[in-house]
Amino acid sequence: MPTTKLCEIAATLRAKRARRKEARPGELLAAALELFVEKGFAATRAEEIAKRAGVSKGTLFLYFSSKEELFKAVVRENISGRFPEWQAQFESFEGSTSDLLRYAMTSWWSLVGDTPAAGISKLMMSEASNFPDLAAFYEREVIEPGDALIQRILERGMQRGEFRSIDLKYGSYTVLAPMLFLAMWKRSFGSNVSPRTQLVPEEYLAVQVETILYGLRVTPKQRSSPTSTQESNQ
Amino acid sequence: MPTTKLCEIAATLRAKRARRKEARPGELLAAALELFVEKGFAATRAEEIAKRAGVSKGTLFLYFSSKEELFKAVVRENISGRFPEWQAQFESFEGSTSDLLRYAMTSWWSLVGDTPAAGISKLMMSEASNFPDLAAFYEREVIEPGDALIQRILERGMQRGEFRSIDLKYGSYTVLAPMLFLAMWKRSFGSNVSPRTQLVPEEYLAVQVETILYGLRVTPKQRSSPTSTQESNQ
Amino acid sequence: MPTTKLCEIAATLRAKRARRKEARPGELLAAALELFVEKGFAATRAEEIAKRAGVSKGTLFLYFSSKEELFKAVVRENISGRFPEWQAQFESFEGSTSDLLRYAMTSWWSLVGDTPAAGISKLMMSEASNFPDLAAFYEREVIEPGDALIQRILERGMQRGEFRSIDLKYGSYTVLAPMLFLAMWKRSFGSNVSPRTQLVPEEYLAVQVETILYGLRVTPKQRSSPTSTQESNQ
Amino acid sequence: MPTTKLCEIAATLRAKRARRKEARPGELLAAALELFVEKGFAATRAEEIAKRAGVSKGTLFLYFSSKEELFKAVVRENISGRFPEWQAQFESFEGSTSDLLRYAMTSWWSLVGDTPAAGISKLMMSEASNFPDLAAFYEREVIEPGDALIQRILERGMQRGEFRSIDLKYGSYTVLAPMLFLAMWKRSFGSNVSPRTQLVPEEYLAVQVETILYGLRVTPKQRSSPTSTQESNQ
DNA sequence: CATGAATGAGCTTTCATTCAT
DNA sequence: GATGAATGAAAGCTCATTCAT
Repeated sequence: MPTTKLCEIAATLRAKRARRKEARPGELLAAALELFVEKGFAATRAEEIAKRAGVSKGTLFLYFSSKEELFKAVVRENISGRFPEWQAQFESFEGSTSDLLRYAMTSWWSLVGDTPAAGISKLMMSEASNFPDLAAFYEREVIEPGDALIQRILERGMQRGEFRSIDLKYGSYTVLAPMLFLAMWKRSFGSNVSPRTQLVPEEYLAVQVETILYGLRVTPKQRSSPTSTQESNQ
Repeated sequence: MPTTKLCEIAATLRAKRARRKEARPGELLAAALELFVEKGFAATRAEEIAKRAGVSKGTLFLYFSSKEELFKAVVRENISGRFPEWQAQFESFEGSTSDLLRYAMTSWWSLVGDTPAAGISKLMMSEASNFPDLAAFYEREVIEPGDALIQRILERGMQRGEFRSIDLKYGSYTVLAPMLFLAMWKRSFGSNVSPRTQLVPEEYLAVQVETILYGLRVTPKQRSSPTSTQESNQ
Repeated sequence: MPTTKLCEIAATLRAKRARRKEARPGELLAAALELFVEKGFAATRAEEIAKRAGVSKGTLFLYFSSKEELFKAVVRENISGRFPEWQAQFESFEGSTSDLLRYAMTSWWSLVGDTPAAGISKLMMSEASNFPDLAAFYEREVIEPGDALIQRILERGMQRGEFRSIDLKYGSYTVLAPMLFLAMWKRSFGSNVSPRTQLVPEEYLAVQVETILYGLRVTPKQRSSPTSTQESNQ
Repeated sequence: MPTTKLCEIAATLRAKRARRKEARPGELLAAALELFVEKGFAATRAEEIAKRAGVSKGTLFLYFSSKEELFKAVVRENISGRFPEWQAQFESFEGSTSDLLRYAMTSWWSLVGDTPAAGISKLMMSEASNFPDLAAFYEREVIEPGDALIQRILERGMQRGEFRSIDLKYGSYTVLAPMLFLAMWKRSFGSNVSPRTQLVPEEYLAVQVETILYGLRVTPKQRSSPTSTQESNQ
């Protein structure tokens, strides 16, 4: 029947169109992520993002009302959105907390640090002071949840008697600093620097993890400090 | 006669001007340093630099052919080596290496981290990819000497039996990462972030130092790892 | 089967669509009238007109080749002649010409001034210079008949000895100006102005009517002017 | 003496430059006035104003921080700024109030109505609803002072027993409406309309003035209304 | 016929850079 | 040398118009 046929064709076409429409935001987000990471927020022109996504300038603003909104969407897509998943993964972890932390830090590199997503962190460090709105958004959507995630792990270790008791707020940075530093380093000096100064992420992280775990470890007789002046000849 | 008067004033100004002539580039560099560090390269307007240096926009371009050249000059000018001086200081240190490291890290904030000099590091992290030649310069003049300095301290600890044996190259980042991270953090999110997320540098560093020292400490029976899976319930 | 269902729905829609087909231009014109009057030609977006008419942007351009053409159609459509009807009404008026004029002016607000029809006048005043052909059309269809209508009333008053003798052509504007001014005012400053400057149409018109009638009244010894300089000490 | 000469040359140059700098805002305001009146606020491009003033786009924004500010400056220059002068002139008028009003209305045409300044009023009528900020500014700077000016004249007439007692607020529009109507008319249909419908400003105004004065005149036995139904054939 | 995704010219505004003075 | 008025190339964003579906 012709009617049926027309309906089918129309449906197919509509599907194809719909598929394209649904794909646009993703393509734009991907292009934006690349370019923001590559050149920074301010230095990335909207038209360039559009071109890389294979659409025109106007189309970009059809899907994202402004460059700032596009940036926020990039952050949500690549970072904020993943926290629940990570948290669930960590929540259901069965092994020792040392293993959990080791897993968290080493898997972070391949899952996040080595992807453009981590470039966002570098970008924010550079541009936060020029875009207070974005900074506030990033704090709310990334910094605080990320911090909480690490604090949860440290707490677990302390509750299970695996880690010594430390300040949670600043302790979390013991874990975060080496990771974020690596992410920034690779994106700034990573490729323009002599081999001597190159960091091999896996090796770098392995050393940091072990030192951190050493530093968090519970000791037989816990002292306030390992080697203070007074007890220098322990 | 007004003309005479104008001429006299002009002469006075010319004298003053001449006196200042050689000071100009320095004043411009100082102003540029402050502003680049504060707002980033792209967001700093040339006119603002000129105004802060007390000259006109045109004068800036008289001394530096472009904003980029000014930026390069700022970096070159400000990452000079205080390293020899520091190295001497550390070389002659008499106490335990723990104390030396503790001293190095806590004094670093007030002597370097909190000064515009550390702003350069943030600047370089942000802009390195846009200025590859500067990155190389920075590597040679800052990264490598700084690295060496920390490695010297770690080596001292290991030689004196205070620190456990660790990989020197990556171990140095155990010390550097928290410091550089702090320097960047304060300059990006430091002031635009809710009190919850604020970092108090002294407290932050205290926690990092102790954890690092804990992590470096020699233990009675040194094991490859503090809490590996196999021996999780030590 | 879903396909059948879709087809049925589509068929229903098609029927509805067909029924509406000839209504489309009218709905678009009505929506356009409202919006053009409300916001002016340039500030009215084509999509908004389409949305208010319940169709898509594309459909608008199916019926009108451009926004300009739509505007012209709106004007042409809406300045149709209610003049014959009015003229008949005024022709058969039985009372004094003062009453006729009072009736004409006070009823005008509710019957014309406060309706979209008067919005067209505002529109034309604003856009006439950009649409000369429309201006000519408007002159022929509105200005001249309207003028004639008022002149007829004034003539009646003069013929019946109720009004003093005045120039008909310019005298008609004594009546028209306050009305058209009100129509424009309400549509431009009417709603965006402080209460102090607001005009209450009925009160405004009442004052204008009485002053006009006072000004048209026949006086015992008609003088060329009430208080001219030459005869100031009459 | 060469120094003197140099000084003189420098002074001349500086003067020339200064003269140019001081002339710029005036040239821009004149160009803006013309174009705003000609094409409306929204339809006038900033670059076009600059070009007509003989400068580049950038220069416009050197003197006026935005298009809106430029518009406000145009209004201040051409309307608001003149009220004090007008008021003083009217305040010191010595003759009868009829003569004052006659003078005010007839001189208004040549001094304001026939100049581009009056185009501003037409412009505001068209664009007020789209630019609420400008509308508020215009109300404050033009409508209210203008209204006050007319009310002052009416009050003078009433106080001196020349005019009958009328509502001041709405009465002022008896005077304003014919003037503003003329200003708008000339600028919309004025030049695109058949000679039949053309208004000769002087004749138009003469008729309006006399009718208004007639309507305001104190009568021997003041009645509420000149020709009410009851007394239709007086 | 109808849709709405896509386009790109056009607008205001910014700012590094130039150059007459 | 020094100035700052002037420039014009971008950049973000809008919207009338087109056209594949």
